[in-house]
Amino acid sequence: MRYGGLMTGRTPAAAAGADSAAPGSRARPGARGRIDKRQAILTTAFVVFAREGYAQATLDAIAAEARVAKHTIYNHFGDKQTLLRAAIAAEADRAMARNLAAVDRLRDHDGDLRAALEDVGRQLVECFCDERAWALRRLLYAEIAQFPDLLDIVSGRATDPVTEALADRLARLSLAGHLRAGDPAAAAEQLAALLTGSLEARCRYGTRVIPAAEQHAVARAAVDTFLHVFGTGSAETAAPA
Amino acid sequence: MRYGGLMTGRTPAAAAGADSAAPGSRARPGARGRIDKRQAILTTAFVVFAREGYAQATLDAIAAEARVAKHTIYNHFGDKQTLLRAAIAAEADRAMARNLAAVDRLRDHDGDLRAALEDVGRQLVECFCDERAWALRRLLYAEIAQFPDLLDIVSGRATDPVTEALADRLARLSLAGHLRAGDPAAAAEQLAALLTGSLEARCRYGTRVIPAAEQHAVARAAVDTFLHVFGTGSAETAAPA
DNA sequence: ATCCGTCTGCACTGGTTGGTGCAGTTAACC
DNA sequence: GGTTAACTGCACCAACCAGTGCAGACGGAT
Repeated sequence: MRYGGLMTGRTPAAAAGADSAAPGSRARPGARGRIDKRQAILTTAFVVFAREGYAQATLDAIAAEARVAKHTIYNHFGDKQTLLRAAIAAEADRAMARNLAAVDRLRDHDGDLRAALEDVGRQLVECFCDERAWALRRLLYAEIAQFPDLLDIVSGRATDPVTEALADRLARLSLAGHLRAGDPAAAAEQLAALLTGSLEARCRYGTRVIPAAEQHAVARAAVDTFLHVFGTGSAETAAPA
Repeated sequence: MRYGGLMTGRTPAAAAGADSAAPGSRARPGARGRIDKRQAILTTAFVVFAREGYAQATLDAIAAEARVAKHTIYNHFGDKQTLLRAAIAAEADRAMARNLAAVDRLRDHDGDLRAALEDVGRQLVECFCDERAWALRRLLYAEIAQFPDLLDIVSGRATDPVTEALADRLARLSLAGHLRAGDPAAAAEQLAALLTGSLEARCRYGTRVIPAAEQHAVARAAVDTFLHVFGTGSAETAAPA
């Protein structure tokens, strides 16, 4: 039922709308306009929805910004609500994939656990602070009351897949003796909470951009605290702050 | 510049609109209708804005639900935007006061530090999970892009006053030897992050209500981790989970 | 050459809504 | 009793917008 399945690996094409070329003058000549248009509509719709809000955003504006006739939008999605759901699903897929890829870097753990955790922490922090991620979160918070089914579209499961994947990796590390034994789900939740909680407080609803140095400091502090509690005392537990 | 200053300690009166009484039949006979109406408009406006979203919410609906003529709203606030700002400011004052009161319970700390921290943690969790608090957060996330000045209305300062107050209390505890010495601001941030981060993940954008037992578990886990890192090892550090 | 699906530009409508104007009512206050 | 200020009910306007209809253009497939 997910819409993201239709996202083939095409280039987003008319994202920023720089070229004023007529339709059909793409670099890829063999491509029919269909997928291109659909992608352009989806990305543009997400941008406009996030910028103006669902109710304020007009289909005329989306059509103009995507360099597409309003009718084309109705041909593809038929409905403003359907367009919103599809745009959010596509963006959520992007964000989810990036987060899972970050967590997956714990798989090739070659010795220095603290360094590996800090690396993953920095990656996750970067995902969290991404402008598009904030736009997605704002949009979800805004419209979740109107469209409760957005929850299923964006994650589906009851538990956050990212935290779950993190718990998987922590479980392997525990089994290998690199972390204290215990509930890996609880450990993953606390590590994630340390990261996202601090960032949420510092980002001020996404209006403030956090410099890279501060992002790294947050990740390091989170990993410090995490290893204090869940680490085995083998040479990586330094004093906090 | 805050609007909350006008909030005298009146009863919200027509919040849920149960009585169908004619105007003027209040219990307090000496009161002019002015403050009553203003309060009713503010609370109702917040409820409707949170339920429908700013753009979707109509002034006719707010007027009807507050049992007030639409003209009265314009008399008081003159503008839909001004009404939104005033309603959010009033609700933010409420929430902030509750949070600060919770943190202030650390002031009369009589011996059992873990119990005191867990008490405060439970209070803060309860504040965070409150339905109105979620409504306020959703509304802020939704409209912060349209009205960036809502940030100043809701907190004003650069750092969150609640975390700052918590840092104050933790500093006193450190000075008294009950906590490890270190940056109290960092400690407060991590404790707050452990609480809010976990809750944010579990609440699913405010659509899920967390039972009291689960709330207490979150608070206990957060305090456990916190004391592992920042506590002096005097008899209160148990193994996590 | 022909067919057919996609895309385009434009005009149109039906409904909604922020905001205003006005006449009339109530109630506190002097 | 008279003044004044808040409140009410209703009608009204102008703007905005989702969604539709239509006629025509482009381009690939056969």
